[in-house]
Amino acid sequence: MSGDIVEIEINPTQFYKCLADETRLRCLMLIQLEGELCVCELMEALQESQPKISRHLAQLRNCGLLTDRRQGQWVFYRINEALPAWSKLVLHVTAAENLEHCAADLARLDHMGSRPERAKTCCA
Amino acid sequence: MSGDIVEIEINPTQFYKCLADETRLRCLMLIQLEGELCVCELMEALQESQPKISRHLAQLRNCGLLTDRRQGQWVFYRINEALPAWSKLVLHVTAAENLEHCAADLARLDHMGSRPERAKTCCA
DNA sequence: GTTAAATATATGGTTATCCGTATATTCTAA
DNA sequence: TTAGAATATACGGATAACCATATATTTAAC
Repeated sequence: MSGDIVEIEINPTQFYKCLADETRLRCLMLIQLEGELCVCELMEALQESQPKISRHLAQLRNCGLLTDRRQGQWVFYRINEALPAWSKLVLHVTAAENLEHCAADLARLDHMGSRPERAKTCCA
Repeated sequence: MSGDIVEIEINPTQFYKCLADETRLRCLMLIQLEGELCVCELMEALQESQPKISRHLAQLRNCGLLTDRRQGQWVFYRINEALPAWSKLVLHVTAAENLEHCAADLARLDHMGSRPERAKTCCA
């Protein structure tokens, strides 16, 4: 696999400001649970408008919580592996221990037709 | 010791809104590290005004993150033991892994003269 | 009871945050 | 090269959050 990842710096207050919004927290929890999601999947799961989802994802990327990867017309977001360990733990625990908080979002995601295909990440 | 504590409910977004302010987060981290602190100690540690500290502590208490205990003229605040396990873990990890973020506050606390005495909590 | 210390709350002003709408960008397919 | 799909950004307007100041409450000491 790849070598060790260098942790980025993140201010705790800025980190928690990112989690302190219902839309952003739902996006983060879904991405944490699913590994990777694109804008249209999050729109469907959260039933929110495209600019709203996109604006919040941009903030999470700019603050270092997410990384994005363009694949064709789609842009996939995932948790930034370079986050400090404590913040990755916070995201993991929050999602794992609050499944009921995103159950409806997950259900809509599962029932969503025509979800974009992801490129295989092997041999990367 | 006492019996099992019944966990309270807490909305993740509301919880993180409580952490998403520099003053509140510094208070929480100090209380997490020290076990219990009163308003005047937090004023000295953070170098902030009395109404500002008091207002933020009231919010943290109203949201269930802190409990208070009056002892004479002082009111001591501590982390609410009835918080769900995931949120207690978040508070613990955040404080333990960001010591440098509150080093100056801790130093002022250590050098503070005439800190109020705490009643023994044994045999409670 | 009066005073002083510690803490809490009320009020109004300022700033930050969030949103909907409109528009721009990027990519694919023809 | 044009059209359409997916995503990003710009721009006001509305709301929420934060603050300083003033005042109220509670307790202890006299």
